[in-house]
Amino acid sequence: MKSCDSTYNKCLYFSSQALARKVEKLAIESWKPTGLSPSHAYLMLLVLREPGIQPTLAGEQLQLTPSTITRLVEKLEEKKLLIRTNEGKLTNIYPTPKGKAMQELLNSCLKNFYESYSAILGKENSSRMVADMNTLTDKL
Amino acid sequence: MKSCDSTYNKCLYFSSQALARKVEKLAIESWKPTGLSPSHAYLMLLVLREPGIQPTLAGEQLQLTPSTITRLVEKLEEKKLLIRTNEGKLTNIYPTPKGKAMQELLNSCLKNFYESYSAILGKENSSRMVADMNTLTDKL
DNA sequence: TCTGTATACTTGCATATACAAATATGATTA
DNA sequence: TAATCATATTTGTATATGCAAGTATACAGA
Repeated sequence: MKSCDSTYNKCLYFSSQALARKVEKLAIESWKPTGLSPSHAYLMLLVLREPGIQPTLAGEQLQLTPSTITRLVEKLEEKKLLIRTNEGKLTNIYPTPKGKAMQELLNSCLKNFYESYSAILGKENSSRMVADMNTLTDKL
Repeated sequence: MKSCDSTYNKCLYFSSQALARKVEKLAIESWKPTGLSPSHAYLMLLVLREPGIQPTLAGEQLQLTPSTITRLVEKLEEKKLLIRTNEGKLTNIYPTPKGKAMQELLNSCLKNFYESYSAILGKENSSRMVADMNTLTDKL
């Protein structure tokens, strides 16, 4: 069903939830080759770009709470893609060799994801929408 | 942190997830007077407007899967706000008297929610964004 | 130095949601 | 009519996520 058939789509709640779910589905497809969910994949990309990054900082980058980061890292540690080190109250997250070896695959999935939605929406359209959504998010 | 500080906010995945989470928070606040989560509240509103609606149809309206509707209805039945009747393979969902008595409160929360975000974003701005997001969702 | 406060992270718990499988019913066709 | 297929719903299970509380560490002031 097109959302324009719904009575509730006039509402920001529905529009944003529905869009997020659709986008998530597309993202899940795009990252399937890595065996990781989108969140896990983005965290991997972040840690590869900033090895040693701390959970709180990673949470800010990814706009997730520290506790969610902990859970994501736990799973990626189980998969031997990341390791945590502790110094005092600080934790650093590093990629393992296995994690590093994944970098290219992750990048190509990111590229595919970007291309699959910008093919549907148009590159201009989609980047404008992304910018607008960020503005909205910041204001709220 | 403003999302414009993040490297990943260029990506539709983050933008849409982050926006949805922010909007959800606002919605949770708005519906607090009812003691219901936003999804439950919207389902109540739908059933009040279309008494006897079937789960699948409700799912289409609310853009949720049938199984999610089942779970939502279960909780609303526990609270004695809805009841289900079964005829053959079909299920109909009706508001109870207690549910009907809630209608005004629900509507006023809906109004408050709408006003709280359109106060922040501007009425034009927000309705344009909602329309754009719906278009995006339909295309994906 | 000790004490109180602030920070960083983790854990326990709760929630919303989906998918896939199970169940029950209905419809169609051989 | 019996068998097959389709539809509507529910249930089992898994996931992502957050909040609040707990824990461990650091820091600052008396």
